[in-house]
Amino acid sequence: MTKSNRLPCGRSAPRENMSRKTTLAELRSKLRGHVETHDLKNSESRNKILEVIAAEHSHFNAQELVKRVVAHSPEVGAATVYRNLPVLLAAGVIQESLVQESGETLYELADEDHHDHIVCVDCGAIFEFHEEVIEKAQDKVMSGLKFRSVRHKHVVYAECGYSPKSKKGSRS
Amino acid sequence: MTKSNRLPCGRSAPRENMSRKTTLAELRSKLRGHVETHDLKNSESRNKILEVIAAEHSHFNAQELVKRVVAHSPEVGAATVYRNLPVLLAAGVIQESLVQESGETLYELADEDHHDHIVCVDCGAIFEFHEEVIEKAQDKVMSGLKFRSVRHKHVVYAECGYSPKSKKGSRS
DNA sequence: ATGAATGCAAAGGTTTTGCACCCCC
DNA sequence: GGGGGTGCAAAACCTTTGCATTCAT
Repeated sequence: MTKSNRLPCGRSAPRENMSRKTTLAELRSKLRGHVETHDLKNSESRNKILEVIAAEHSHFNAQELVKRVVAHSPEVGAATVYRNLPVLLAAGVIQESLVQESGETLYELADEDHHDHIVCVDCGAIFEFHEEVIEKAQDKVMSGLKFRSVRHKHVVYAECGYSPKSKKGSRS
Repeated sequence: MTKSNRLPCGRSAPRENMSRKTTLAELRSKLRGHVETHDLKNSESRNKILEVIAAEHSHFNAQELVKRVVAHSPEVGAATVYRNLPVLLAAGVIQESLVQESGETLYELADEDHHDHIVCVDCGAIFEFHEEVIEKAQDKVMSGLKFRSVRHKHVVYAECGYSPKSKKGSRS
């Protein structure tokens, strides 16, 4: 669960994370802007949550965030975290990363540059990729069908092939 | 919710559903084969569920299926439906279609030909598409990163632009 | 007969909500 | 001081499970 260059499967990241991770200062600024323009208030708990998120360099789900927030600031309740997720999304502090096949939503620090994801079926590690050819082809398909593409989620489930463990006939 | 050529937004399908929908007879056959080879039994309830699924020409989630099954055969319990979902998946009767951003899993009749999905952000209708250029580019990216692609989910959220209703600033 | 399958209801796990209180602007 | 924000606990929701019973082979 901790983040280094070495992934759970023993493999290092396929390439440097493509997206530069936003700094705490930038996140604070984003949140402040949103708060100011939406008649919200600058609350202690929300800032605590922001700090925890800023320290997060990976993809996380709501429960994990709750756990980390509580570990960081025990006085903050789970409900507060849940109530703030939509705010932080709207503020552009975080964004939905992907929805797992199990149905759980993963979030990540909001980034400017779009990327898609690879989920390792061996070890669960999540990688990022971006391929302009795909993006272009997709837009072409959409406009051909008279749709206006708003956003997309492209997730590839793949064997990283590095994991000696959990090799349970993953040929689905 | 009923299926015609006309979609909720008032627009007709962008093209015929690309994948031929399996017939009830074929589904029965698939199920029978699975049952026989797995020491399962040919149960009444499971067949009822199969009938409901066969009548389904769209994407559905577990709860909807439960509702339809109960409407069709009130004596069948929700637990039975849930317990049979994995069986029907394993039998190749249904397959996971996509996971909504809300986290709910949608299923569809299993098909041979792969396709991806477009979700209309205006009306929620789900369309299918397939673009070989994308598939090829994706495989190339994966092999370049030393992954072996197992499966993927590519969902494009797009404005169909036909819906006069629910036009709530969908410029995310 | 024997184990799969079921219905019902209870339990589980996660997210949401009601409510009284607190705190920011 | 007024409304946003919060903590706590209850409620909601969907899915899973326990158990006694029924059913298929």
